Amino acid sequence: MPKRLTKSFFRRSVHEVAPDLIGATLRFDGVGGRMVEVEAYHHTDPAAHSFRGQTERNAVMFGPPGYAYVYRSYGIHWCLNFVCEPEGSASAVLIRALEPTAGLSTMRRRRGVTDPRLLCSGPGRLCEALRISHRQNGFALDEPPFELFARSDAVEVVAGPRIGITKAVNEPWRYGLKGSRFLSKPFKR
DNA sequence: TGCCCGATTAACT
DNA sequence: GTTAATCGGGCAA
Repeated sequence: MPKRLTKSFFRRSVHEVAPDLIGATLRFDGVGGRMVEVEAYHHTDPAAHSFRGQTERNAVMFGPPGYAYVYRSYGIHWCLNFVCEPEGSASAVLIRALEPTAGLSTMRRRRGVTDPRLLCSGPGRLCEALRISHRQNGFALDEPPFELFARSDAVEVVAGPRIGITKAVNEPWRYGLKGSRFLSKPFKR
């Protein structure tokens, strides 16, 4: 049985935590899969929500590591982040894609599609598949209904520029599982 | 108060 | 390839 991720896992910089999440498992209420794509947002990064300081929306980012920060994207979708160290600095990792492994039929019903590649390949898609919304903002990642498990096998992690941002566009802070068919977009080789 | 725009997605052409 | 959907945050006035 893989090791559970506890809050200590997140007491590191996003630039260490983000690549370590590739291949790890995320489940919410038993539904989820293997994380194959994430992005790091450091508090010194102009693209981070926390860059301009604390607001009502991003308050969780300014709290302790090991909690979920969920925000509304484009007024339509939800996006899930894991808050990291150092506490109070407001850095987090955006979870962008899963390889679905648990609760596939539930995901298909919620998403309205059957292709497994379309269930969790994108930050908004995976939140719909796992039914994560603003209600989960501030939830602890090491307590139910969240379940996180460390990867149990060696993986090859690739890095590249982040997606959908207009600031710090060239920083290679998007991480993915090499060769995965479940990425939201391929990595340039 | 008003305006612009975004860590997206699906449905177009 | 382009664009509508949809709404709160952030900032100018």
